[in-house]
Amino acid sequence: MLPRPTDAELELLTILWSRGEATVRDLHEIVAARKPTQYTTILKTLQIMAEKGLVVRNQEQRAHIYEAAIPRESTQQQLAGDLLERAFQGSAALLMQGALSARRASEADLAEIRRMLDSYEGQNK
Amino acid sequence: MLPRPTDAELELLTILWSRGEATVRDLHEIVAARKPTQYTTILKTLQIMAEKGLVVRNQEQRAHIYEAAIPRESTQQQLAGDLLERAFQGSAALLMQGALSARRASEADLAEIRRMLDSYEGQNK
DNA sequence: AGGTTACTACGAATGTATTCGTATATCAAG
DNA sequence: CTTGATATACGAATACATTCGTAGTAACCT
Repeated sequence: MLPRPTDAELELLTILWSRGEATVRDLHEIVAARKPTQYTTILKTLQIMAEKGLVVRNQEQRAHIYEAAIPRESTQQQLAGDLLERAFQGSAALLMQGALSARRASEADLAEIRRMLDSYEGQNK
Repeated sequence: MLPRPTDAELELLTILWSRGEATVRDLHEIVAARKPTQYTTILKTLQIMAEKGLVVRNQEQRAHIYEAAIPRESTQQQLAGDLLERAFQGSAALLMQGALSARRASEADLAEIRRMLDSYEGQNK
């Protein structure tokens, strides 16, 4: 299994998941808009991520093109599952409680969660 | 705000939350039962945690007594909130989906989550 | 008292994440 | 062909987490 992505890695993966492919420059522009960051920092991080297998890169062009190597959902599963075990004794209910107390959820969010529970339950009956 | 506890720190905090106070020896016995770990590793980690304010220690006895400095719930809130933002675009529904796909939830768990949603919704109506 | 055991303190090694500077290569424009 | 802009590669500094060994000290036992 791949290692848990670090904070910096997750930030880049998030951009790649929403954008699809991107060059170092693309990513740097987005990240630098949020916080001061050197171009080569992004480059180096991507190179490390490529070594780890977190991204794949296409070197055909001079400006290499990067893409997430793993789908967003499986990383989310990994991170949620990991936190579930490490901090919530495996209880999804406690995790939910932590999330809801950290950030107010809208009515729409809550309805969405209920729908998800319904379909999850339906699946395994 | 306190820094996010690291993996090793969270492991010790979890024991402290469930046990209340504990000495280094107590903690070492519990941790060493799971994985080979030197006594001084636990000691050092606790000293660092005390510096950070994650635990408080009572030095009256020769064997210092440690206690979590922060309640379990607020740490859970911090961790869940942090992950929510970094990996789930703030969507509690997506986080729930990640958790449920990572680890099968029992009927009881699901019912518990529903109860929690009910009471959460009730509160803010 | 002397020896063994059980503490804490602390330096240091190791590993990894993160950041950035410099070197080098490629391309395009004049 | 030279210059400037734009790439990647890579070493290295910094920071932090984690682990452990060694030293010193207090308590206990005979």
